[in-house]
Amino acid sequence: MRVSDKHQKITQAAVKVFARKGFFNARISDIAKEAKVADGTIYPYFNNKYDILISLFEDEIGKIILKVKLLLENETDPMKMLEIYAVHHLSLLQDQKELVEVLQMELRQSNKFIKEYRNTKFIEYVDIISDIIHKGQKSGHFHPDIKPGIVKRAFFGALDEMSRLWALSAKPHYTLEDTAKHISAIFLHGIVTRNN
Amino acid sequence: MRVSDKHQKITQAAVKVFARKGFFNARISDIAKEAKVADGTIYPYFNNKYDILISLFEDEIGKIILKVKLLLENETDPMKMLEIYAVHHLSLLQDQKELVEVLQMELRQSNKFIKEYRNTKFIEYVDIISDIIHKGQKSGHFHPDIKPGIVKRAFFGALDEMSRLWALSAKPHYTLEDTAKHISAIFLHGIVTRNN
DNA sequence: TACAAAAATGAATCATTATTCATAATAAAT
DNA sequence: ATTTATTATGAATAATGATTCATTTTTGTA
Repeated sequence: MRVSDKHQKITQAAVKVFARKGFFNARISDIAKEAKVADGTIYPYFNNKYDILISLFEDEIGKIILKVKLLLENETDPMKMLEIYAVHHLSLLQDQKELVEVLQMELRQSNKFIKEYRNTKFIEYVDIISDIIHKGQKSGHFHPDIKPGIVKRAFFGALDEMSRLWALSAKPHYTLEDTAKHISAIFLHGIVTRNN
Repeated sequence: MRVSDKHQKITQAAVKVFARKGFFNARISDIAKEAKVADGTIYPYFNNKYDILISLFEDEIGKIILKVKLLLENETDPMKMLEIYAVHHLSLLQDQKELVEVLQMELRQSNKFIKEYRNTKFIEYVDIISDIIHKGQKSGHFHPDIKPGIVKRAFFGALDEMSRLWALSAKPHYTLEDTAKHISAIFLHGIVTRNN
C-alpha cells in the first residue's frame, strides 16, 4: 500500500468519526479502528489529533474550491454565477454529508484552539463570492453601493445555515436546487414587492 | 448569599471560561475559580458540565428573545421590523461578546452530544423572522412567493456569519448599525440594478 | 447562645486516552 | 537467500480532570 493511500484512509476515517461524535469525543482509537490500522500508525502521518482535523480541513476545502471554480469557469453572467455557487455549496451536503458536518464544526472551533490559525483556505472560498459581486458591479448588473465584503459573508452565512439545518433534520422540506435558487433570488432581487 | 445568586455567578463564570477556551478545553476547576467557589459547589446547581452549557444557552436565548420582542412591539412596518431584528442581533456582539461566542459554538455542537435535544428556544428566536415575513406578505409589502421558512434561516445565517467574523477579527471594518442595515437592505431590495 | 439544617468545601477517586516506543512484520536491495 | 530499511503494531505510560462525599462552615431558629 502506497504511503498516500494510508494518509487518505486515515483522513476519510477521521471524517466519519468526527462527524459521528464530534472532534473532542472522537477517540484516536476510533479513527484507527475505522481506518483499520493500529493506533500508533496514525502518528507517522499526523503530528497529533488536532493535526488530523486541520489538514483534513485544508485538503477538503481545497478540493471544494477547485470544483466550484471549474463550474464557474464558463459562465459570465454574475447573476448565474451566484446561483451556481449556491447550488454547489448546498450540493456538498448531499454528496458529502459527513464532511460538511465536520467542516462546519471545525469552522466554529479552530480559532478557539489556535488563535494564530488564519484559515486562508476558507477565506479563499468565500472570496469567490466577493469576486462575483465585483464583477457584477463592473458590468453594471449589481448596484454599485453594495459592499462585496459584507455580501460575501451574508451570502455564505445564508447558505451555510441552510446546510446546517439540513445536516440535522432528516428530511429537507425543499429540494436542494430550489432552495439554492430561492436564496440566490432573494439576494439578487430582494423580498419586497415592486411598489414599495 | 441567595441560592439564585450562586447559580447566576456560576453561569456567568462559565460564559467567560467557555468563551475563552471552548467547552471541551474548559475545566470545571476553571469555572469554579472564575466564580470564586469550590469545584464541588457547582454540582448542587448543575448536574454536570454539559448541563451548565445547556441551561446557560436556554436562559440567555430566553432573555434575547424577550428583548427583541420588546423592541419590535411598537413597530408595524415589516421592513423596519426586519431591520430592528438585524440591528439587535449584531448589537449582541457589542454588548455581550463572550456570550455570543459561546452561543455560536453551542449551536454547532449540541446536536453532536444529544441527538434528542430539540433546541426549542433557538427555534423560537428564528421564528420571529418568519413571523415578520408572514406579516409582510399579508400586508402586501413582501412578495407572496417568498418562502418564510427559507428566508428565516437565510437571514439569521447572514447575520450570524457576520457576527462570527467580528468575534474573531479585532476590528470590524464597518459599524454595527451600517452593517445591519446593509444586510437588511439586501434582503429587502436585492443587489441587482433595476434594469436587470 | 445552642442546636439543627443547609450549603459549601476540596482532596481523593477512578476512569479515560493521547502518545510513545520496543518489537514485529513487511518490503527493498544486494 | 540474506541483509537492511521501512513501515506497522498495540501494550504500556503518564497525565488529566469530572465527579463524589466526608468534613467544615454558614445560616436560620428557638
